Amino acid sequence: MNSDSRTPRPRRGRPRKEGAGEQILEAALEEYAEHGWAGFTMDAVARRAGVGKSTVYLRWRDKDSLLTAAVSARSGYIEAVDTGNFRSDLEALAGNLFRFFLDPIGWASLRITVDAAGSPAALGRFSEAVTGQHSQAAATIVQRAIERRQAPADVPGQTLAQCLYGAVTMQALTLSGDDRRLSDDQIMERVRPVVAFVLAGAGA
Amino acid sequence: MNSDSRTPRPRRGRPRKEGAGEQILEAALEEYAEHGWAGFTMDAVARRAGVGKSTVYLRWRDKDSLLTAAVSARSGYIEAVDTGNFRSDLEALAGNLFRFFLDPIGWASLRITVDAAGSPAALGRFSEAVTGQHSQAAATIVQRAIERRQAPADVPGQTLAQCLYGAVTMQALTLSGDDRRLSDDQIMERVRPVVAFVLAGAGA
Amino acid sequence: MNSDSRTPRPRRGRPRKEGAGEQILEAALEEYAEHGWAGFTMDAVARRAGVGKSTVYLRWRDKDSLLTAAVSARSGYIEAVDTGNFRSDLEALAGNLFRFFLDPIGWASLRITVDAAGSPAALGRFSEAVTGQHSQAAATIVQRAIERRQAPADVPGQTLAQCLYGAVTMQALTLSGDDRRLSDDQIMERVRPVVAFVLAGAGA
Amino acid sequence: MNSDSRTPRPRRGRPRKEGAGEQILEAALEEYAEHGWAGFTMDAVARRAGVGKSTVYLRWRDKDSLLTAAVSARSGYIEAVDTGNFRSDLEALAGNLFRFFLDPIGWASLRITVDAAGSPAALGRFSEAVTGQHSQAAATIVQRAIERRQAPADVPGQTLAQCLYGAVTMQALTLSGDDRRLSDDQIMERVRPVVAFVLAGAGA
DNA sequence: AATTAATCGAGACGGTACGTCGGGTCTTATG
DNA sequence: CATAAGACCCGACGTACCGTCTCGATTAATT
Repeated sequence: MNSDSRTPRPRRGRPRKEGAGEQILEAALEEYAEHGWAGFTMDAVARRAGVGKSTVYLRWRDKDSLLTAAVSARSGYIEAVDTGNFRSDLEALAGNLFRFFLDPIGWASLRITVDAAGSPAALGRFSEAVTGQHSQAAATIVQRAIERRQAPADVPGQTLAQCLYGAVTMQALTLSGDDRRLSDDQIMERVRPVVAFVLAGAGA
Repeated sequence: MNSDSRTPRPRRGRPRKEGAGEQILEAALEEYAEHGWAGFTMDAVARRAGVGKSTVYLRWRDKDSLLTAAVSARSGYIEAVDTGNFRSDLEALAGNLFRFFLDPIGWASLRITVDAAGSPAALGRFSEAVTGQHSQAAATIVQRAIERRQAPADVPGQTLAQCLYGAVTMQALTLSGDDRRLSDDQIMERVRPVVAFVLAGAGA
Repeated sequence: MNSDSRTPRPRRGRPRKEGAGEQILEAALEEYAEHGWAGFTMDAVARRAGVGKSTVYLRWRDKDSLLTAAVSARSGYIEAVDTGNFRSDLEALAGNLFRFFLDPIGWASLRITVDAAGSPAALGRFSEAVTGQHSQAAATIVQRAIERRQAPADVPGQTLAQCLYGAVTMQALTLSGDDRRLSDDQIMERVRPVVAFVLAGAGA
Repeated sequence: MNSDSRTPRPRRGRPRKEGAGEQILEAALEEYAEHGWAGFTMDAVARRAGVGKSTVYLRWRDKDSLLTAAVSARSGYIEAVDTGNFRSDLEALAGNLFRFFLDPIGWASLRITVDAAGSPAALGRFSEAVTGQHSQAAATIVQRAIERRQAPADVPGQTLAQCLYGAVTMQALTLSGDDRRLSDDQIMERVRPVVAFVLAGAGA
């Protein structure tokens, strides 16, 4: 999908408009955030991006592809913080994920991931791309904890990550509408017991 | 949601066709399973159910309502088994949930739940209805474990449920296409470490 | 093409909106007159007729069909006048035809007829329908003249009609833009020598 | 209309590709003949001519101009034959015209002329260019007939031409599809009565 | 028995978005 | 410079679906 992959572009013909792809993705996200899935139209995206429809369709096969690309471009900011302490690291990670899910675009990322998993390989490896990226962050944190002797060497990192991510997801799932506006404190309040539970499970 | 709930119906006029509602729900699920969300159309549902469109719209407000109703009618078979052992109970529960998610209709249930949480109260309390039902099952199991002294009295039941459900969901999320065909053994193989981790977290 | 042909309509389903066809044809002619061929769009026709696009496409296969139908519905008012005199009859007929051709819609009729003749039977028998109708008028006039002894019995009516119609067409062909605004007097001025020539040819 | 007309071109830069204009015109006619007006696209013309779109647009303002130019380049072979006899001259002229109209490209010439007359001066003086050229041929023939005393001096040459051309056009108009394949004999059979009628009208 | 009213299948309705395609312009790299 | 390639913006095309509506035909409960 739009795999530019550093072509130095010695191509013939008029070159593709620089930055058009980004503008379109940006416009797509804004449209999605404003009108949701049902009110998300290609015409509106093109208009908002100041671009012809053909320019959009030249880059993405259809509506699904565009939305998927737009969302996955924003799914990346879950990183492995390093506070020097296992518990703090996990709390920060879980807090970031929670915040991400409360943002319409972050939540859309989950929605699309779920769609992708159910579809017949249509949306390809989107799920893996996103979840893989996330589990990487968790693995890094666990690794550091082992090195610091804050966790036993045989801690089941993957299961730990699944529980942590899953519990946060479940919590986000029960919030709808205005309930999704939470302060950072409220978020941490909800995150802490989960981290505590998971640490106990890890034997730390 | 079609809450007629045993109206004895002494109404005038032609009575509603017996069983039409069920046929429509059935058709809706089949259509959804075959064509997915994007290819799910009311016309096709009506045609497959051998029913006029008006008959459908007389029972459900719109497409979302129908799909939601269809899915939620199938979401109910996660029950609290009772094997006499905490671990076995949890494994059975998690296994059932996993199986449910690998079925297209069960997975659709999750998808709709995610949609509902993101929409502005549109799909109403669907999320809560479904997740509430599930958490009830978990709570029952935990309660029994406490009574049997297989778990400490202060075990954080809700967090435990979130981790267990979340971890299963995350696992289902990483499977797409043909990977979703798992035998019961394969399912249990994936479920066991999660239950073990969760039991450790619960101090049991 | 829209051949209603007095079906008393025992059909199933919602009946077609009465008069929608006429409204659409009307709108099509107005659009065509205002914007010409290039600016003639189906969307605009539907909007002007106060009708959904589907309603238009349910009645006519595509743009060409609609325009053809619209124009042919207006091609019919060339009738055989009866002044009691051969020359006057022909002058009236030719004058009417000339006026018809100076009107944008009348001219469109010719344009479409020409298209139809060149196309691979696509527009069907449109040419014949229109020209047949016209030649009928001429034949009637000639017949009456023979009965009145104003023309010899063996006058070649068809050739006469071809010459008369053809000459008028040729004259209309050389007029473009504002030159096409002619008064009735100017029209008759141009028509008279043709009729005189044709009468001479007929030996009258 | 591409009026370069013998520029010796001592210009700077890369010279225009020799013969590109002709190739484009050729391609345009072929495309028109194959797909008709509706299926006539600039992209296809450029592709068939093995030329970039800019090369086409460098020479012709737009689609109409190109098609007009292409057709008018082929409209020129109606000439005033000289058989020494008025009737034969007219029959030859009318026969040539008939043949011209039965050819797809010749017919296109008429179609464009009709379009041009109806449009707001868009296609300019195309009509006049073509019809003028033709009426010149007729005038020449009439002039010679007068000199040979085969026609009276006051014969209305223009009206005669209009009738002759018009009648041929009308006949061509009633033929569509396969009916347009006529042998030379069939053509002359249809032409002769018209010439006879016109000669009578001319008092010859 | 006649009336009333809710429901049924069918399918046309006004809208709106889809994804495609063509026109005419523009921007590059290559003669 | 002209050219070929081809991306650009624009907007119409014809299709499909939504949710509504209007039919004629059923089918009870109520008169």
